[in-house]
Amino acid sequence: MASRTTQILEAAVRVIARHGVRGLRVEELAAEAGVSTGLIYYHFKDRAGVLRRTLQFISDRAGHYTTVRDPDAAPLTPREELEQSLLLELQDTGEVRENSSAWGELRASAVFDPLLREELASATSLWVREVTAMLTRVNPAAPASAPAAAAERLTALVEGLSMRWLSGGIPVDRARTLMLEAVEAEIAMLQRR
Amino acid sequence: MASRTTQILEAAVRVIARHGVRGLRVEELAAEAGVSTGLIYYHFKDRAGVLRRTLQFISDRAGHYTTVRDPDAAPLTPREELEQSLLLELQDTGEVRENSSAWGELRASAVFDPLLREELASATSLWVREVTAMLTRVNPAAPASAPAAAAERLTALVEGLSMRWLSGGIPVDRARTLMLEAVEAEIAMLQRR
DNA sequence: GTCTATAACGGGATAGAC
DNA sequence: GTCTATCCCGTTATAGAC
Repeated sequence: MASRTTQILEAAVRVIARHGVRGLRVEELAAEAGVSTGLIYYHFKDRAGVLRRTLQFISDRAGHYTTVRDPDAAPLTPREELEQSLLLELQDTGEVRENSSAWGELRASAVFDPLLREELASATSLWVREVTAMLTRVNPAAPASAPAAAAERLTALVEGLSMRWLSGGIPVDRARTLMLEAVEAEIAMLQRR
Repeated sequence: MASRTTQILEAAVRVIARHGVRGLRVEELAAEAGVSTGLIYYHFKDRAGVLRRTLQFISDRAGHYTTVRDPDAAPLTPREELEQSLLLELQDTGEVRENSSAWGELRASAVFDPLLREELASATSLWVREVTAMLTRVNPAAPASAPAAAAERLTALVEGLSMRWLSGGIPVDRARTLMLEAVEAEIAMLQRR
């Protein structure tokens, strides 16, 4: 059972996903969480405290980067696993959209808030390491530094495409197509070495 | 001699680069530009107008910090031209950093602000078309749709890497290296078709 | 710990003089 | 075109009851 603060933080993620960091109103957050504004201040001191804790919460939760899979399903090839993992962030479902929007806000906020950077950097580097491992499984023969660089590019591309999608620049299907082709290009490059 | 509105727009880019779109206060903008708040409203109608025009200003200007080149040097190959153009946004100089920060902020804001989307979409599509043209020059034989997709990926990657750089995730040199390798991968892919 | 009621404030926007 | 002064609203934040 979620604690009171967790309940509020989860509500905060939803509100941020809807209106952004700048659009978070304490009163709306209270309504979303089903509590009073007074309670928000009781638990978080002030609005900045809510933001700080929420953005940490987002990067800690990093639900982003883990796939829960049915253990009985047919095993994925390394390449399928990689593709699936990257496409996870490019789906037009409520939950993914929420997560991606919030993550984008976190990244954007970190540009102006040194406190968030550390948190963000470690979450990102975890993600990059995971993708690096998948790429290594796709092509174990590639020189050591190549999969790491490819992973940095592919994850950065996910973020770039995600922003374009969320800001209405491209439909989500286009983003997915572009992503898959990028995987192809990167794997081809690993092969050629 | 810069016009009054240009002077204000330049100040707006600086303020946004420092504090983000979220942190832009009309009063601070006025101070930065050395004018009164009243004048801001006279020229831009409201705060949203400032943002809209600033976005246009940034995208117009981005084309312009084009490379100071030695006139005696050999002319650039199409590929070099492409590389230069993409690397333009990944330079740790005051002006570029300012532009990139502001651009990232506007992109992030557009997720929650439909008014900015239109503007952003047309600026982006212009950029994508330019990169597409360069890619076509690199490999005129490639099928028509391939350079366009590659251009979308490369520009999205610039944005993704730029965010990582600005949020302290990677140093600018790393971003540049990753970018160049991506160009290589994309060109190789065009070749293979 | 949690709520209701309200005080205090920030900042967007306007009016009117020059 | 530009400035000063000010209004006004939405929001943050606090006080005090339960």
